Amino acid sequence: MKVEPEVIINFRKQNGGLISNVKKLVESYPRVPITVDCVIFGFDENELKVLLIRSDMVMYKGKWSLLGDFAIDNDEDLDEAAHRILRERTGMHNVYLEQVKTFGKPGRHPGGRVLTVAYCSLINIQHHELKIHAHELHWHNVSSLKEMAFDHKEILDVCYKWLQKRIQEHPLGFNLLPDKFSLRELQNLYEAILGVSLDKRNFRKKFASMNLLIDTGEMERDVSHRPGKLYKFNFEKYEKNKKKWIGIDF
Amino acid sequence: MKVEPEVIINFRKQNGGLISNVKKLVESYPRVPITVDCVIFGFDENELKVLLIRSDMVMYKGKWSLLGDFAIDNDEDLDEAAHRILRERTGMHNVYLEQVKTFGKPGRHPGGRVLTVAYCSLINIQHHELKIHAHELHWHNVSSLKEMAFDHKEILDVCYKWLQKRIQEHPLGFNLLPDKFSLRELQNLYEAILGVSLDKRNFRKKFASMNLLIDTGEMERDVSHRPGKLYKFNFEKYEKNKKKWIGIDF
DNA sequence: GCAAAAGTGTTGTCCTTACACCCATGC
DNA sequence: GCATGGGTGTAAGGACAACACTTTTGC
Repeated sequence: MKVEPEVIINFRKQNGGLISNVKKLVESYPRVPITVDCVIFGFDENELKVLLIRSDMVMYKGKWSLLGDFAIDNDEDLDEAAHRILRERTGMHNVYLEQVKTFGKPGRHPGGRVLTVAYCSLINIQHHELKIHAHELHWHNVSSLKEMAFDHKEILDVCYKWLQKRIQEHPLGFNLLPDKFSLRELQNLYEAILGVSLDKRNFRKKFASMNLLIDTGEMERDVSHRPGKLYKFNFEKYEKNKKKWIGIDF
Repeated sequence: MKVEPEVIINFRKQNGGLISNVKKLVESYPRVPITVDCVIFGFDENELKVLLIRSDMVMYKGKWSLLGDFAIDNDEDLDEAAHRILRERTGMHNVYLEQVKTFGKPGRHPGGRVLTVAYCSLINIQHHELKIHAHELHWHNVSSLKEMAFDHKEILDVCYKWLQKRIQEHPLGFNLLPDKFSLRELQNLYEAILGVSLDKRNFRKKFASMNLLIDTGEMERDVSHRPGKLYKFNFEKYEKNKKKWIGIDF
């Protein structure tokens, strides 16, 4: 059985067992450094990509690393910290972002105990030319990644599984595509993320029945075959019916 | 654009831009107190329950609070911390436990910034007579909870939604039931958690087709009506086929 | 014998799957 | 004209939803 620290027992004495000086109590707590790591997925050339840098730690020299930073500001929400990292690294605002999991194994950081909250972000590569090339920032193929710095491979694996599941429950894939896209591109995206091949007619039927695609009236250009129609995603309609959303099964 | 703290810039100078003294680097990080809160669900009298105590903070006097504690030990994994809290509060080992979400809004704790990792646990009330009654530890009806201490109501709501979703993807409900249970009890559980009423025949058909129930050959006793068969859950078979598991739809 | 819950099948509807050919464009 | 991917419909099978009566036990 755990024994309460003396400092807490003392607090209790003040108020019939109740704690009144809550600031002092919190000050007595042990503290841990917190980082937020962003797993930023993109889609290009029919491949799922993730945004990485070279680790700037000597012990992980040459290894790839997720984009992370310390949740420094005392008044910064975790979600805000994740958004800040995205802004600093990609210049993008208003991107899709979701908390996935917190990693806290004692030995996961060689410098001592560090807690890391992993966030997943889905962004459209075309919207953002990488302007900052420090630390070899680049889009890396997800499937060909082996070793990474820290436990970042584990974090990436968890986030990738999360994405596979999430994309079947909600049509998040649109966040990875350009504003206007063909049905072939959409299908390539699903096939790449889920690692399966899908029937073209059934795929089209499914998305047609969802009524979430708006025909732009435009066609693909500069393709060496019959051009396909370009669609937009009906974000408005999706947001309205979000609650009722059940899933996308393939 | 964020400017790197001077201390980190200095680290870089040592090694051609790379950081070598990683311990010193981590020591330079700002730190935050971490707690783990357990949302411990149980099922009794056809109601979903959650294990709560009275808050021991003066400012939340009379309010209910989740079971939580600080992740104190430097060498303690988050999962271990959650298990420890469960042991200390309920005496149970080997219970179902899963990390759900981390809460980090700056104003969520009146004593200053505290990060809380929420865990969900599903336990069988019958297996555990509450022996510790300090702080009015008791099973509280989930549906009738209004106000709670801190942001614990929000945490509970998130965990409840998580449970509703999770129980439709995996047959976790068995963790809430006694070893031997009737089909009626199982259906009551699903109806209580999902807040719907289900067709008896279709429900039985579904579970029959899953082949996860073992007929114990025993019957209910002391019921004032025709007794039902008692079943056990086939944990072994479930674990074996876990990967293939898709879901339970109602 | 009556109250209370156990137990049991069938049918229609809908969704999912499997599958093959013609069309429009660039070269 | 040929290579490339765009675009389309149908039929069979499986899952889900709706629905009512008989059985067993305690009292």
